[in-house]
Amino acid sequence: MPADNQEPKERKSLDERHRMSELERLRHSCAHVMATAIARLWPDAQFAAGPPVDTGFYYDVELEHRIAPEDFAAIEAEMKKEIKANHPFERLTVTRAQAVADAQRGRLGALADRPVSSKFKLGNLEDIPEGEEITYYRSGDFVDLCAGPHVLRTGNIGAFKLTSVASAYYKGDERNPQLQRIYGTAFKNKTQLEEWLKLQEEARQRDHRKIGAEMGLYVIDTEFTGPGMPLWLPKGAVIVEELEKLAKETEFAAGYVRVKTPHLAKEKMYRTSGHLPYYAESMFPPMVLAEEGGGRVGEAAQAPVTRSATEGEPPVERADSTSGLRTEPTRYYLKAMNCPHHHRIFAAEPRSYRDLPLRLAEYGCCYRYEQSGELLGLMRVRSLNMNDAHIYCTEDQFAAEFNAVNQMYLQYFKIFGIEKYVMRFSTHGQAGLGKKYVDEPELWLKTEAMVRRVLDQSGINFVEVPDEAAFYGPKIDVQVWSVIGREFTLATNQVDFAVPAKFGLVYRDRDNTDKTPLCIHRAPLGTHERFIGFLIEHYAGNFPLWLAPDQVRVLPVTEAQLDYARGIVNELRGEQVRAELEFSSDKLMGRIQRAEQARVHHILVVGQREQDAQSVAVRIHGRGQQGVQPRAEVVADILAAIRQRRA
RNA sequence: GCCAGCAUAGCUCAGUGGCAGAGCAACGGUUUUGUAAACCGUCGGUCGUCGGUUCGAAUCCGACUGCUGGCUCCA
Repeated sequence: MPADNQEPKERKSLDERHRMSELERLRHSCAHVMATAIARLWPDAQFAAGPPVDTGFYYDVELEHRIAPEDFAAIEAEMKKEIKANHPFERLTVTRAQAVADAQRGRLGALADRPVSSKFKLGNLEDIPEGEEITYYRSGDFVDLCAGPHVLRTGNIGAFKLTSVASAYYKGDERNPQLQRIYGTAFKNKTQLEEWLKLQEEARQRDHRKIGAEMGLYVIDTEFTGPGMPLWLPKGAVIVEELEKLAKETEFAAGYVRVKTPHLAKEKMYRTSGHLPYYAESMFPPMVLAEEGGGRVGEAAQAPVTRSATEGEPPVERADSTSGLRTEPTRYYLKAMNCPHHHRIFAAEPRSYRDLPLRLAEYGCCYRYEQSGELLGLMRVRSLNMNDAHIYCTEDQFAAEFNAVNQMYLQYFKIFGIEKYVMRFSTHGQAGLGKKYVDEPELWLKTEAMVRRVLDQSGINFVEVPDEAAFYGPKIDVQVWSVIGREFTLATNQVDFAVPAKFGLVYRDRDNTDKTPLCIHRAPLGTHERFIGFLIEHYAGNFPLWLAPDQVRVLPVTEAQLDYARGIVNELRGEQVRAELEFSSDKLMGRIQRAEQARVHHILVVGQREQDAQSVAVRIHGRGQQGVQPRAEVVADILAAIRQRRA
C-alpha cells in the first residue's frame, strides 16, 4: 500500500495541521530543506506541496531537469549545508494580497524573486478558505507558503536520506500536470535512521516476489499467460489447497453450503447487477458470439479486441427480445465478481423464510482488467481466486450473521498470528447518490446504522471512513499488518441492499408475501493471490508446518540407514504428510544447508545411532537442532501440529 | 492509463563501439558422508522484440513489450 494514500478528501483544518507529531514536524521541515537545496541547484524549480508521510516526506516539484537517484548526492550535500547553517524557521503571517503578490513575483517556494510566478503556490492559495490565516515559513533565503508547523531550526534535523523519485499529479488530479515527487526520510538521529534503513532492507528481503521465486511458489509468464495472471507451481499450489481446506472446514462448520459457477456470463448478468455501467473499464472486454444455434465466433471477436470496445455506453442489449427472429450477437464477459452468479443460484428455486439465512460459498475465479501500472506480483493481479460467499438473510437476521462473519475473521487472524488489524468501515457520501452510489438515501442510512451497531457491540477494532462505500452498500475493508509491520488490505466485506432487488430475488415470508433479502458479501481470506502474498511476507517464507510446501525431509547419514529413512517417509506420507527422502552424493552438511535454504520445516537426520534406537534427530527450519527423540513421538507430534494448524 | 528507471544463461550479476563472462543451479563422474556448501568436468545466451546509426552494436538512437518505483484506480 502506498504510504501516503490517506490524503484526506476534505482539506485539513489549521488546527489539525498543528497536531503534527514531533517526528512529522521534523520531516516536514526536512522537506523544506530539500526544496531549498533543489532551488539552489535548479532555481527554476516550481514547488507544489511537501507534506510528511508515514515513511518520511516528499516534495512535489516541476522541473525541466529529470531528477534521478544520481542527483541525490548533490542535493543531499546542499541540504547538509542548510542544516549546518542552522537557520531558524521563521513564521510570518501575511495578507492574501501580499501572498498573491509574492507568488506572482515567483518568491514562494524559492530563494529569491523570479521572472515567473510560483504557479502551484498560487493554486494552493486559492484553496485556502477566506478568513483562514495565511502564513509563510522562512529558513535562510528560502520562503515558502506553509501552514507549518516546523522545528525551531534547520539544525534540529538529525539525520535524513533521500530515498526515491516518482511522479504525481498536482493535487492528485490526473487532469493536472505531472510533477516529480522526491521522497526522503528523516529522523531525530543517525541511529534511528539506520534502524529504519535496516528494516527497509529486511522488508525487501521478505518481498513476496523474491521469496516466491526462491521457493518456487508461482511464476507470472507474461509472454504466454499474460501479465497479472500467476501460474501456481506445485509448491504454491500446496498452499492454495491448504487454505481452501481451512476455508471449507470453517465454512462448513458455520453452516455455509458450497456452489460452483462458470467463469463467463452473458452481458445481461452484469447489466442487471448494475456492474457494467459502473465498472466496464475494470472488466476484460467481452467475447462476441453469434446468436444461439450457430455458436460461431462472430466477426467482432475475430477482429483485434481493444479496450475501446467497452468505452462509452455499450449498445443496448436486445438478445432477449421475444421476436426470436433476429440474430443479435451475444456478448459474454469473464466474471469480475461472483455475486451475480450466486444471486442466480438464489433465484433458481423458490425460497422460503425458513431457508434463510442461506450462505452460498465458493472459491470463485474472477478476472479483472487492472491497469498495467497497478499490477504487483501476487498483490494486484488480473486473475484472482476469491474466498467468496454471499449470505442472504432477513433484516432480523442481519446482526447475528454479520457478527458471525466478523468472528470468523478473528478466528482466522488467530490462526495466522495476525495481531494488528483494523476494519475500515466505508460509508456513502451524500453527493455521490445516484452516481457513485445507488440512489436510496434512506436504505443507506439504515444499513450503515445496522453495521455500526454490530461493530460497536462486538468490540471489533474499526474506523469509519466516509464516501468510500461500494455502489450497492457500505463496505468494510480489512487492513492487517504483517509481523514486520507492513500494511495490507486483505479482504473486503460488503452489505448489499440493492442488487438482490435488481435480480428480483425474493423469499416468501411468514405472512405469505414476497420480500427481498439482504445480502452480505464476505471474503475473510481475500483472494488466494493476495492472501498468499501477504503470508509469504508475514512469515518471510517460513510457513508453519501445516502450510509449509515441504513439511518433512529425512536425511539418512549413510546408505546403511536408507531403509530406515524410507520407512519413516512412507509412514508420514501414509498420513498425508508432505515428506521426502534425500540421499544424494552431498555430504550431510550440504544436504542440511540445502534443506534449510529450501525452508523445509522438519529436517530429520537418521544415522546408525538413531536407527538402533528407533529414534530421529530433529532439526526445525530456522530453529536449529531439537535433539534426538523417539520416532513414534516425532511422528505423533508432526501429525498433531498439522491437525491443529499450530503456528 | 500517466511519469521515471530498468531488461545480459534457470537465479544473482560483471561486461560503455572490436571474439559473450563469473558464481550458484542443472547434467556427468569421483566421494559414502553426523547438523548451514566435498572434488573434477560438461551443458547452457540471436544480450526482451523490431527498426535505425556505424566498417563493426549487448554497448549509441527510436518504437514496442514487460518489469520496478510512484501517481490515478481498486466492485
